[in-house]
Amino acid sequence: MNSFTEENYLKAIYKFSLTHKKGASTNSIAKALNTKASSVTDMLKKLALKNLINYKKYYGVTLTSKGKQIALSIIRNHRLWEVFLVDKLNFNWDEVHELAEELEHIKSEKLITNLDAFLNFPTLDPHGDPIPTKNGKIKNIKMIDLSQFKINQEGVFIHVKDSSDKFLKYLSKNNLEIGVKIKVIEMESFDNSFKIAYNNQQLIISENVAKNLYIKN
Amino acid sequence: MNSFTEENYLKAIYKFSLTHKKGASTNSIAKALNTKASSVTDMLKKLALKNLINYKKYYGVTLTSKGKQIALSIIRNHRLWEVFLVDKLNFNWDEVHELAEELEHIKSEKLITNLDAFLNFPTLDPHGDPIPTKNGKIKNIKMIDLSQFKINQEGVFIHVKDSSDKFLKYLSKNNLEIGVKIKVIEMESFDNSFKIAYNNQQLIISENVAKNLYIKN
DNA sequence: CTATATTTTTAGATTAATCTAAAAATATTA
DNA sequence: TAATATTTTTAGATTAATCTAAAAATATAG
Ligand SMILES: [Mn+2]
Ligand SMILES: [Mn+2]
Ligand SMILES: [Mn+2]
Ligand SMILES: [Mn+2]
Repeated sequence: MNSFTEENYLKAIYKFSLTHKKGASTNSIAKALNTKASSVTDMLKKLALKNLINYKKYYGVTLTSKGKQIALSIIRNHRLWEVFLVDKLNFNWDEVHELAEELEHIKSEKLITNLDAFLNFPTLDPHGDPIPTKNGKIKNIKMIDLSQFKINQEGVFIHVKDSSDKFLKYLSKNNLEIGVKIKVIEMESFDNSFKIAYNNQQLIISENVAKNLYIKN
Repeated sequence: MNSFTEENYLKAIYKFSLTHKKGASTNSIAKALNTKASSVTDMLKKLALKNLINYKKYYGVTLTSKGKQIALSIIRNHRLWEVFLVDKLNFNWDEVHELAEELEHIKSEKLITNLDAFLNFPTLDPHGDPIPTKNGKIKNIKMIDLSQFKINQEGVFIHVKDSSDKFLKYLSKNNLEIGVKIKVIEMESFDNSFKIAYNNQQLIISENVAKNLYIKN
């Protein structure tokens, strides 16, 4: 069995692989896990020994298929628990991440299988992220971030990239929820800000915000 | 914050106090937690330093009120999770203990408050054990074990003492569930075994089994 | 009340995960 | 490509939880 710590390293390496071609660097992992590079090196040696990562000193690491499978199952747990907390226990979407970080490590096949059924086999978590299947299949949803939109273009908001509670609270405050139809009505080339319309309201958002809102493609 | 390990020690000391007048001995704790006496001594020093136990070298330990409060809150978590697993996720009562041992340590006030509400404020867990309130109040249910019954005496089975999965499976197999009305119809003074009747069946049980079945008083 | 048995504590190691500081390797840039 | 900057690894400590073996304290029995 792998420790919570090992599982968190695998998850971090997996997440890195989603946005980068090359393997994750020691420093990138250290940053993601809020630890020091030297600690990461130690752990990489250990994970390599367990055949969970491909590690060559001084070069980045990638997951082996065994490592990837573990990472995906932890992510599955995480997202199912987030659905549980929001749908059943009335949590807000900005309150669930830290708790799910703990719950995800509880290992019980039956627990997850039955939780999945209890939740009616959800495919997306509260932040629009796809939930991997039991066999580690994960749907690749086609989407682009709002900053790439042209004027008058519109689409459905389906995913939020930054899921820090600060950002999520900002979105909630402005009624920007998953499923809302958004239309770009103005663009400011000066600072790349956008004016958007949705429901019955309008809002000016910074480029940074736009880059974190993903729209169905 | 206290580690999982510390919390388990506090729980063990609390449980010991339920059946014994004197403080828990180093050895009794070691046995309960499946560890060595020397490890227990180390931990007792640490808990004493944190003012969670009353510890005097070579004599037993008792919980301080702070320690007791923590123990009760962990037990509350444990029992609420057991109710969740049985009532919502269709687990059997003999499958939940180990999982609850892990879930009980997840610290979130809101999680437990909302889980409690979601479960409709249960007062008993699947094994008939009372669930402490948020403020650490725990109902003392009046009950006696079946071995003290006389012939023809009857009562409702409300609590099982030994909650090992082996014993629980034995009870399930014989349809002995919490809430069943049991009547003693024969006693064998030779080995203190009992013949009992309940629902539409009869069963001969050993003294050991009788001592683990508690009946409402 | 002394000798023996039992229990508890201490001493000294070990393992996992972490850190700081220094050394080594790789990457950049002029 | 050589100097410099950056990244990564190593060396050596630290902290929590555990262990074995030995010493010390307490309990028990004749
Ligand atoms: Mn999350
Ligand atoms: Mn999420
Ligand atoms: Mn239990
Ligand atoms: Mn129980």
